Amino acid sequence: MSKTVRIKDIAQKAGVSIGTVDRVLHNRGEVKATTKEKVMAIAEKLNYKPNIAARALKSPTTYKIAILIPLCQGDNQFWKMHPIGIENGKEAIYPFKATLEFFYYEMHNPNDFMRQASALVQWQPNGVIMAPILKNESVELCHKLDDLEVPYVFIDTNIDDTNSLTFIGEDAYQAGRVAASLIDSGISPDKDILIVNIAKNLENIQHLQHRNQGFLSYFMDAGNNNALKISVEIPNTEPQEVKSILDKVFENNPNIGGVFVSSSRTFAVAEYLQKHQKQNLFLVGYELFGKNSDFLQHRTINFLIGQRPIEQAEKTFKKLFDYLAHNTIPNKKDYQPIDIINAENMGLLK
Amino acid sequence: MSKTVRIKDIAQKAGVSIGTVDRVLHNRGEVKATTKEKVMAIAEKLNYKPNIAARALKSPTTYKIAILIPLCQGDNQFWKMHPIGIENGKEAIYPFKATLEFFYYEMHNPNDFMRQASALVQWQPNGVIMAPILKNESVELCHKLDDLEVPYVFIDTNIDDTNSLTFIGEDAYQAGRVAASLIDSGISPDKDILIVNIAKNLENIQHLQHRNQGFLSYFMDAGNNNALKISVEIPNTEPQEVKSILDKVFENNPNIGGVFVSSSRTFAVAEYLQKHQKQNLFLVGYELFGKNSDFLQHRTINFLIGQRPIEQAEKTFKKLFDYLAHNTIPNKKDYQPIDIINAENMGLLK
DNA sequence: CTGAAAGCGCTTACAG
DNA sequence: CTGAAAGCGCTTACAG
Repeated sequence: MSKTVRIKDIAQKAGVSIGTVDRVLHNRGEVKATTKEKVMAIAEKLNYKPNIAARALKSPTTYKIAILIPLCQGDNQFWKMHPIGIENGKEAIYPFKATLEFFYYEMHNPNDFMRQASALVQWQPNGVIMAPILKNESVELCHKLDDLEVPYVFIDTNIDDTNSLTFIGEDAYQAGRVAASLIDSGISPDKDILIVNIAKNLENIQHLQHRNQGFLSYFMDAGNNNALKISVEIPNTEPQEVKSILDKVFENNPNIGGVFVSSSRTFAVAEYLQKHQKQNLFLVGYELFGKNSDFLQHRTINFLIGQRPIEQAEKTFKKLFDYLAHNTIPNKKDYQPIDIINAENMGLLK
Repeated sequence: MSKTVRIKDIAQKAGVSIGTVDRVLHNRGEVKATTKEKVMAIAEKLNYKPNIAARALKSPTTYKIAILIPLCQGDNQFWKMHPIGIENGKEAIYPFKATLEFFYYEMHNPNDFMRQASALVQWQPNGVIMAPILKNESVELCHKLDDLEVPYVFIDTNIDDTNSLTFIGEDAYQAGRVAASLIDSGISPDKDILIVNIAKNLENIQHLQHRNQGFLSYFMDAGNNNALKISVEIPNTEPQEVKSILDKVFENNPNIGGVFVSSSRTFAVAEYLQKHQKQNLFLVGYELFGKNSDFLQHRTINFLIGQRPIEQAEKTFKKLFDYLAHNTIPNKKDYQPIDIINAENMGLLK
C-alpha cells in the first residue's frame, strides 16, 4: 500500500501545473498534444484515482436525472416501488446531488409514451432511467437520446441493439423455470397444470413470453410432472371476465392441480379461486405487493416469485450516477436474484 | 429544500467562532457551559448535518477494526464468506479508510477463543465485529470491551443482555418455520418427517435449537402434515457415523417422506441419501455453498435456506463504521431476509 | 495553451 | 475557555 497519488504528484512529475493536469484528466481540451500524452502516461503509471471526497466537496454539480416508467394505477402496484428505490439511490449518493424528474406513461398507450418522452427530452436531463416496455416507441426515444449524447439505462425490460448503458432486471426465462419447479414440487406428477396469461396483447410483452418459455422448458429437462399443460389468456382482471373464462377451463379440465400466473396480476386468479372454493389448487405467480401479499399470507397463493423492485431501482440509479459522476462503465446486463417467497419468509423481505 | 447548514452558519448565529462550534459538536470539552448550550440549540434548530465529504477530505483517520469469527475448515465453508463481505464493506466506505485484522478461533474450542480474544484486545481496535458462538467466553470478552469503551457488533449469533451495538443475522426461529413450510408443501401429509441435528453438543447452540422450535411450531398452527416428526442427533459428519445412525432410523421408520437438517451440514445427509438410494426423499437444509450447492444443483437437496453471508458481513461492517465515523446508532437487532433457494434460482444468487 | 489562486466545509494545531 | 489560520485534494474562473 503506497501513498495515495494526487493531481499534485502528477503535475510535479510532468513538470506542469495542476491546472493542466486537471484539463487533461477531464478532457477539457486546450492542452498541447505532447503535454497531454505525457500527463496521461504518468497518471496511468501512478495509477491515479481521484479523491471523490475532494471532488464532492468542491463541485456541487447537480445531475439532472429523468425517469420514464409506467404510471402506477389500479390494483397493480408494481410500479409504485421503483420511485422509492430511485429516491433511496438519490439519498445514498450524498454528498453528491441529483435532481429527479419522473415522467409516467400509461402502460399500454403509445401516444402517451411519446408525449412523455418528448417532455423528458425537453427537460434536458443529464441521464435517463427508462422502462422500455413499448418496444418501437422506446427505440425511437433511444435514438433521440443517442443524438443528444444523453446516456440511458433500462430497468425491468430490456431491448437489445440499443446503446443503453446497462439493463437491470429479471431473467424472465429463468423466472419461468423457477415457477415451474415450485409447482412441480407442490403437486403430484399426474395432475394437470393451468398456465394463465393476463394481458391485453401477449405478443407485445416479451417478458411474459419468456416466462412462459422458461416455464415449459423446465418440464422438458427437469420436471417430474408429465400431465397436461393448459394455457389460457385473459384480457384483463375484471372479475366477471376472469370468472367466465376460468369457469369454462375448469369445467373442461377437472384434473388441474396447479395454476401458474405469468404476471404480477396473480391476485385476480387468487380472488377467483378463493371465491369459488378452489383453494386446494397450488397457485404460483409473481411479485410481492398489495393484494398478492394478502393472498400469500392467507396461503391462497402458495408461492410468489419476486424481484425486489426497490433494490433494483436503487441499483439502476446508482449505475447511471456512477457513470455520470465517475465515468464507471457498468455491465451491459445485470440480472437480479430471483426471490422465492411464501407466507413464512415474506415478512423479512421488507 | 433550504440551503445546507454549515458550521460557519451556526457560528454566526451563535456569535462564536467555528472552532468553538466544532468543539461543541464533537464534545471535545473546553467550552463554557452556556456557550455550549447555545450552540447545541442552534445546531439542533438548523438541523445541522455535517458534510461528510469535507470530513473525509480533512481527516484521514484510519479506523482499526478487529474481526473475531470461527476458523473456516474442512467441508464447512460457511465462514469463508464473511471475510469477503467485510472486505467489500471496507472498499465501500472509500474515501474513508479502515484497517482490518482477522482473529479466527476454532469453532468449538473455548481455549482457542480466549487466546484469540486476548490477542484482539492487545491489538487495540477501535471497533470489533464478532460471532459470539461460545456464549460464556463471548460475554467475558464483551465485558472487557465495555471496560475499554470499544464498541462491538454481533454477526450470525446474538447474545442478549450485552452492550453490543447491533446484531445482524438470521431469525433462526422463522428460518425453521420456512424449512417446515417447504417440506410441508413438498410431501404428502401422511408421510413422516425426520429432523436431523448435526452438532457436537446441541444444548450449546441456541441457533439450532431455535430453528428446531420454529420448525415444529409451523406444524402447530399452519402445516398440513399430521404424521410423525422424528428427531435424531448426529455428533459429526463422518460418513460412517452418519450411516450407522441413519440406517437405524430408516429401518425403524419406513414411512419417512422428508428430511430436515437444522444446520449447514446438510451435505452430510445428502451424501448418505445419494449413496444409499434414498434420493426420493424430500431434503431441506441450510446455506448455499460448496457441497450443499452441488447437491442442490443435482436435486438431491430440494431446498436450501440461505442468509447471504457476504451481504450480511458487509452490512455489519457498515453499521460499525457508521457508528465510529458518524456516530449513527443502529437498531439493536436487524434480521436479514431468509432466502429460499432451489436448483432453478441458485445461479442468480452469486 | 498554461499557471497561480481562491475556495468547497471541515478538523487540527497553535496562540492567547 | 476561545479565535484565527492552515490545509485536506480537487475544480473553477481568471490572467496571461
